Amino acid sequence: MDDETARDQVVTAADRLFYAHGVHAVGMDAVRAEAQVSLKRIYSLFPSKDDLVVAVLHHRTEQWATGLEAAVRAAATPRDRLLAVFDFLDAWFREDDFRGCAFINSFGELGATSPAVAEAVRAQKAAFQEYVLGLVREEGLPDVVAAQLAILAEGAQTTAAISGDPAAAAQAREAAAVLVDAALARGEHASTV
Amino acid sequence: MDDETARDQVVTAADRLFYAHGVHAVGMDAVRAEAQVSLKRIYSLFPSKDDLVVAVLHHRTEQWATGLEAAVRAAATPRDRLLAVFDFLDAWFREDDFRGCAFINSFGELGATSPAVAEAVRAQKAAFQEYVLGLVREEGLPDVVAAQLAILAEGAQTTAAISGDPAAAAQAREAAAVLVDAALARGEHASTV
DNA sequence: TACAGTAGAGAACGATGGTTCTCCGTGCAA
DNA sequence: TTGCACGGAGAACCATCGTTCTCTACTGTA
Repeated sequence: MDDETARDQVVTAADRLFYAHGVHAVGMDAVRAEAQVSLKRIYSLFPSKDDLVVAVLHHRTEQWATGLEAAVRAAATPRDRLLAVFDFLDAWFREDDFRGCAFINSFGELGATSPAVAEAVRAQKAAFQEYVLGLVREEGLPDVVAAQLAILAEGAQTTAAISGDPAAAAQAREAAAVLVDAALARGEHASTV
Repeated sequence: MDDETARDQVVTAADRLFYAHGVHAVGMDAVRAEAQVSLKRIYSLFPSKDDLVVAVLHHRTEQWATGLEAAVRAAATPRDRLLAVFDFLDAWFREDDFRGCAFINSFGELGATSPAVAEAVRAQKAAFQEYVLGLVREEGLPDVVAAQLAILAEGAQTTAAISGDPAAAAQAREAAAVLVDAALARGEHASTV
């Protein structure tokens, strides 16, 4: 097995375990067992557990971006593309192993003690906001709407995680629709005056 | 020192330490040092660290409710009372030691391993939603608005915590105002038709 | 003064976990 | 075949931490 596939197996296994049980609750030996890669090899690929956590977060960042972009691309109009973000959340919340946002969870667990983890989480959230901002601008809406939609998305994630009820996605979607339409109405009003 | 004040000192000290550094990062010995209460005493008051964590969360729940209710009471109109929730968040986010919502952080850290902690967090969030629901009904708005406002509040908390920027409160407040006004307009429209 | 009971300081204990090390088997080169 | 570099399995090491225990000091009482 070459380094690349070993690395992949370790990251995938660690992701699964960390997400399901939390980082502290999972020992490196459990990662070794799940990944079927020796501890020696793991430590040759990742200098420390902290580095592995960061690698897992980067991996999740890519996965998330890929899935989100696919969901958005499937929508027809700019307005639907904005709301597709929340449909994407809805589908995610309904998955059996949904346990909230891995980034928010990791931040709560390690943000105070690991600057590298805190930075990885910050980067992911910033990237998401940037992505939403792009969608908002396509719609010709003011930038502030992007921040509002991002806040709705974050709130839906924590609410769904803690309450265990996926309904938060639909509620956030409805709120997003109201915000978007209100901004559209204001824009049209402004342009017609 | 009687049991009650000892208990208070321990909970207050543990709250400060857990919030600042996370639960795992703080040993019971650090709690003992900060609270100036012997380990023996601590363990006679709380059977385990987990029980202490739950006690801290309950303490925070009361503190939060008290502060929020005071902020809401200071507002004049029902609409202002709804928005006062976000002004309360704004003031909180600007505090020097703000490190996000302790409940969300604790859930991320321990929710997967400690049912008692998960339940305490769930209870706090449910109580908050219930409180917002009361304010929304005072305004004569449909219940769904309460869920939307609660999601905005949660999103503002995680966004402010991760980005480190208190602006999320003002952005959420603006979104809340739009949602409330839209609901009011729909209501008036419905009653005038 | 002698004593019983309590509480505190801090050592001790047992478990766990991150990280490193040792030992062994394997495959490859000459 | 011999020697060697490599990788794996898992023990070992060291630190930390939750929890308990021991020993000592002190308080109030007869």
